[in-house]
Amino acid sequence: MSLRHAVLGLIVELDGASGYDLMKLFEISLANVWTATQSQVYGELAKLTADGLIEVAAEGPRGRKEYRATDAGRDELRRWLVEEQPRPARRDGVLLKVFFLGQLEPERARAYLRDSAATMGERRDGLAALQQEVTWGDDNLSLYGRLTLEYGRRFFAMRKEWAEWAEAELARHAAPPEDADRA
Amino acid sequence: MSLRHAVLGLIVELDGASGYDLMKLFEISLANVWTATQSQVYGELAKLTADGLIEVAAEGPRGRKEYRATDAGRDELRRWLVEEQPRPARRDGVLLKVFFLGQLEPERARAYLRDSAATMGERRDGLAALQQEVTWGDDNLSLYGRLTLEYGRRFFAMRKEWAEWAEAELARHAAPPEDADRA
DNA sequence: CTTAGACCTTCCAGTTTTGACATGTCAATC
DNA sequence: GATTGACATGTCAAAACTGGAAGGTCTAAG
Repeated sequence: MSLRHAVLGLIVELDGASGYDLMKLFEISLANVWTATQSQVYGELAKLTADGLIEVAAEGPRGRKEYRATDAGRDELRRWLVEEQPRPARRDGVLLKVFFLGQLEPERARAYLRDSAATMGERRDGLAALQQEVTWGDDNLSLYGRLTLEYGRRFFAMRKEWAEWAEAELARHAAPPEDADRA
Repeated sequence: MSLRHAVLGLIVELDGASGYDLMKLFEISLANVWTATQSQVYGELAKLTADGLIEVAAEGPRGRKEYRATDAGRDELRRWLVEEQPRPARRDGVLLKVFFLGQLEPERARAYLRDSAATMGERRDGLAALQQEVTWGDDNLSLYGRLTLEYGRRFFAMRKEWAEWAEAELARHAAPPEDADRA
């Protein structure tokens, strides 16, 4: 149950936020780490409230509800951080395709990897640019947000390099018999 | 719907396999790419059969059913490879924790990253050892399986290095005022 | 002969995720 | 005064995923 802790964690760090606020955070700062839809966020807020981990601290203009973490909520976040060990999710649609690329003509397969390398390069550059632009504060969210952003940059860089390597590997196999016994 | 294409893809490549065979493949060769439980695999086989993408080609000893792809199935796999563009799944429990590590004492946070780095190092070494051990054939599954295995190795290596870097960053912030103006 | 272990499938109950649809308020602009 | 757009919440059905339980068959070793 990670969505629950993502929501809870944001509320604890922000010390008060509405579902709408959280949605924006999911879209922006948590985008590379955990995604969530509206229905998930609002649903989870209701559950967290029912379980006494958060509470409605104030109500604002448009039916806005500002949630704040209870002591039980802060304890639970801490417990999750310390005790629970996440199993790394091993699911990757891009890689799944690579696995079956042998079903295409070699030239198409290599084109796919070249495309992939280009896309990853762009993403890496995008994050690198972001790193330059953003002025970081001294708060926790800034510090740890910076760490995850750097992770994203490294991830895309790794991926780009791998795609280039893989493309070269395919090239080697596609036309190998050229210099096998050329003295 | 990627599970569907993972199952379909394996059946196409193997040119005939039972649910049991597929399960083993998911556990071994597809482990770093896509995971699936028994109920998912058998369920998907039923659906694929109903949709005419695969068919029971033979029945074996223990109620074993050997599935084979139909022409429609092969077309669908190809269509998926060429047309559909996967959206990279952005969900990572380990990173999610890092995002909230500011809730712990700095020393605990650093310990978490050190642990993480160690775990990633072990995994990387595990895959590296596997690369040495395995004797690769000349078939497609071998070639492309080799590519994804190398991806896994690079992924864990990147992750280890990042965790070490992040730990150092935290250390810098934990005790920064030591040599600011030490001539 | 018997028994352990690999082989093999089916079903299910509960949870999570997805992707809408529905509803309404407030602030600023035209 | 009307319209647009950001703000804000809520509900739902369908799909996907989890984690088993249950039941049965063949083979080889002891």
